[in-house]
Amino acid sequence: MTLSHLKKICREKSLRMTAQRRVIIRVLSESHDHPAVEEVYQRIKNIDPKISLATLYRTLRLFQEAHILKRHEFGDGISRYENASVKHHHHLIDKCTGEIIEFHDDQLEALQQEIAKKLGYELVGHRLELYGVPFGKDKKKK
Amino acid sequence: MTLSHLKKICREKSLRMTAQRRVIIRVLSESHDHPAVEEVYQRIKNIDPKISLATLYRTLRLFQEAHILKRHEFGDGISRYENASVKHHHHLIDKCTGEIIEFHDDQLEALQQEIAKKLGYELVGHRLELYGVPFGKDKKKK
DNA sequence: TTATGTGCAAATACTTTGCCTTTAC
DNA sequence: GTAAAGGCAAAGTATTTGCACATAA
Repeated sequence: MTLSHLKKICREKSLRMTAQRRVIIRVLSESHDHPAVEEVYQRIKNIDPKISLATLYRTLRLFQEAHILKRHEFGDGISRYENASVKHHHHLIDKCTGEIIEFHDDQLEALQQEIAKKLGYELVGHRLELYGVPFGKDKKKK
Repeated sequence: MTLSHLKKICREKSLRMTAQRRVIIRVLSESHDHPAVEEVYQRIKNIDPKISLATLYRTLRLFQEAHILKRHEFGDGISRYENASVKHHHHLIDKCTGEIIEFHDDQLEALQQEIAKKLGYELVGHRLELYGVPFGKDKKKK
């Protein structure tokens, strides 16, 4: 998820390299967290306050369709975005702080494949989220 | 998820047993699929056409808070509801037909516990969805 | 030049809320 | 009788869209 990704997408789909798209890709590439639309919007406005929310939505959708951006929805119902070029992983959400921890586990991936196969399906996607509390803290949710 | 669940909740939280709540719990208990709000609404209206959508939403929320109903969001962005009293399981969504297959796997559950523990967390919840296509069919999503 | 992209405001889809009326207990 | 629950319509959210203007190629 860099400027060159954008150039590639524009070439492939004959889209235009606009100032707005450049700003948005820059903000996303510098975001190593999982920002919600509103957060991305704020970061964008710091660079160019004239970009509209509609353009942001259109661009986020564009990037999702180009598979350079992933959308998540963790429990709270709001969409969060993440650079899709990072290695495949899942998320553990800390119910105390809201912190999002990324993890990957080969055994888990293999097991999922196996389960799907057993059910007669070929896996084309999957989503896993764990919700936890740090050891020793109250185990009540929220 | 039966009438007696409702009675129990009402006793515990000093809520009232209304005709609307009885109809809603009846519909939900007879629904062994994963209906969206709109679908539940239609089923309810077949029994009592005067129940309002607002009441349905309020009641669904009530039941979720009482942990007798679970809300899911599978990829398509719409909320679907499921009786929470059935045995713990996950879902495999058939991308060709939209069909939802339920499954459970002890090894998977154990592995998730283990992963959380390794990260320093006690697991308080988790969500897993697999998206697949039947063997031999086109593997393109949607 | 001209089709594509943008900004704005309005529209949409889903869900919640305010307020007045009805009802369970 | 009284507080909780319901119905209705209005208000919220989050996101998309129509349209006139701006702009990249």
